[in-house]
Amino acid sequence: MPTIRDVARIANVSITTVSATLNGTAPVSEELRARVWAAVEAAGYHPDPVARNLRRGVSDTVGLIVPDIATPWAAHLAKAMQSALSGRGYNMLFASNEDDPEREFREIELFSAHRVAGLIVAPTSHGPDYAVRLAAAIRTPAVLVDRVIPGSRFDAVADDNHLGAQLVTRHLLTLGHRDIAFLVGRPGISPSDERFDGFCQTMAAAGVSVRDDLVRRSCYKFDHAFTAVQQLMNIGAPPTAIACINIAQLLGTMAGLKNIGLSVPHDVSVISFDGFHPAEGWAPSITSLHQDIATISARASERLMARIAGDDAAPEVIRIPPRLQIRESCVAV
Amino acid sequence: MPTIRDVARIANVSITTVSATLNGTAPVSEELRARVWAAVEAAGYHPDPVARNLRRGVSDTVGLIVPDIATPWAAHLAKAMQSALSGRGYNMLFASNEDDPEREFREIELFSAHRVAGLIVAPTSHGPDYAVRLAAAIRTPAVLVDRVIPGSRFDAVADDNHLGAQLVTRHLLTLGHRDIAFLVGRPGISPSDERFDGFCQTMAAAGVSVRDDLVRRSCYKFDHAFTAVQQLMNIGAPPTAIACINIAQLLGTMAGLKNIGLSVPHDVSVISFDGFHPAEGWAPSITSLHQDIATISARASERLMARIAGDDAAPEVIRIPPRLQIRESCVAV
DNA sequence: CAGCGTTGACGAAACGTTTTGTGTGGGGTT
DNA sequence: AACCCCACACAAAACGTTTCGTCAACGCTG
Repeated sequence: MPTIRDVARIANVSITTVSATLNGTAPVSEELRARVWAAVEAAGYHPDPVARNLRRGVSDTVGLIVPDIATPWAAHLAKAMQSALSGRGYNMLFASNEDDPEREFREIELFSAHRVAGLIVAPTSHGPDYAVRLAAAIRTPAVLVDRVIPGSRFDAVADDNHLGAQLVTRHLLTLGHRDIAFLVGRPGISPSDERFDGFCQTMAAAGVSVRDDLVRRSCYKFDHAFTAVQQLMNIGAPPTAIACINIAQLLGTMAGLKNIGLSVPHDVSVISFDGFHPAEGWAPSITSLHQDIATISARASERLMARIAGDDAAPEVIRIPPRLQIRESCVAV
Repeated sequence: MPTIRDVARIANVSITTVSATLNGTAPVSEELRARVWAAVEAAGYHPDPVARNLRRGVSDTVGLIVPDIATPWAAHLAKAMQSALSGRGYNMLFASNEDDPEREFREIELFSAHRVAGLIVAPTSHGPDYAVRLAAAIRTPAVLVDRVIPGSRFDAVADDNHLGAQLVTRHLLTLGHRDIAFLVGRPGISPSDERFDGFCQTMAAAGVSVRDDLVRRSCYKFDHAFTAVQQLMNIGAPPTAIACINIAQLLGTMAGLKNIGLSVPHDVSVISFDGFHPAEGWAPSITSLHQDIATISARASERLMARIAGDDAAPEVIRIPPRLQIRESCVAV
């Protein structure tokens, strides 16, 4: 591998001049610039990123931390983020925190040691002092995605969950549903809270009361939903529709209903806030919100680049509107 | 951030001694070793990976290149690989080559410039001179996954597609199917070829002839399968079962059948070689092979670590047996 | 006791960049 | 004419490690 020294020797200039030419950090005369570029071509020189990173004190990589890279949501985010970042000359390291704050902090630490230029984090947000600990742990520019932490010093890009909840709830109301089961996630996780709040507000605005016996809280895994729906459908006045806020819930819900021989949408309607679910070829395809991951990635990487470039404006929460995709799983009562 | 210099000052030893203590590269007396460790604790010192990488000429990261990180297969692979590697102190960079060899070569180049310790590649394998180009492009230890390149100088870890094809074919034969449609992928892609070969052999061994009019080649995307199955079901003697070798095909197949009002498995059975598909809660759940991604990752990372450590044994092709998971989508004729 | 390998420690060089500080000449302003 | 400033180029320092070469002290062998 040729080094900058080789280029300097070929062009018969100093190392400094080569560096200045390549980075445009100092004026270089037209003649020398041409000589340098010719020498770069001749030598087939590419700057060594490792050496550059050491000297600059910051690397050309960005860290992405999500709860679980194997979920469709995270995989799509990773892909979109990757292409947004590689266009700007950045690489991407990633890690799954498995919804464990301690792991998350370790990963932030690890990435920081590697001098990442910035971080994209879908924060676990568990526990009371989480926000402060996170703010302390992150010493690089960072942007939060999906989950919003109130009062955080970081930019955040997330779904417009309030709008999403309106779309979902109105759709169900229009179809005549009044007895709607809602599977709420872990308390304190912003998408879950926001979606449930939006649901309640939209119901209230329509003059329909939310049946508290149809709300299941802290129900965010497959198994939770699997058992919850079977209980729900066995009470005196079962729901006519079930709303799921994430994909695990949705899968659990469908499996649970199937397990007691109920069919969707014939026996009960199902709607999902999470757009990633089995495709249209199956029965039934699921009416759900489509989350605009491409836009989320674009805005998040854009904010991160700005922060890396030194932008010190007040932190911003950017909301990306979801779209309701009406499929087969919801019918009129 | 404390540097090794600070530690040396605190312990009142030389930098060399600190480095030797930490890396165990040279004998250090018991007394100094203790002083050094105490100083490391006191300073809260962590070696700077960037500086280390520069000096060592190799970084502590491994690159993963897959066709598309957003597919469930790749996402699961990434996750499993990630945890296998982080346990050994390696980070992971990844990239999607979008099935474009030129992109793949660029990504290999990019990772090499970053001095990755090794590469895990699911090669695109397009074109006649691909194998030679790949061998020339990769200058670090590398392990291929999923796809095998004959005569390659790299280790490869892949499904035992021959066994998989046997399991699938025998299952269909046992159920009485004789007119089996087979959606073959791009020619030259080893999993596709191997699965189809295995199918033909198993059919031949059972004395059943493969109906050539039910074989669709170069059919590897959603749209291909979507139109192909609709044609297949409209010929004089339509198939009683359809075998799909990847997830895109499966989704296209299901959507195509639904589009012409056919139901699975009532009108036709469907079986998949790709274990990642919509979950059990939908109708119908799909009888498919389960690919043991955890084992693939474990073996691949193990081979890569060995190669990085200097193992220069002859390249090895490791086959991981899949399991047939019988669900609802295949019934007796 | 001379010779010699082994152990333990260290100063300095090296990795390949970027940046700092220094110097030189030329053009414009007092 | 003295002054200053700017454009341009360079040598050397720096980034934080690992490793090379040197050396002193020690114990062993013949």
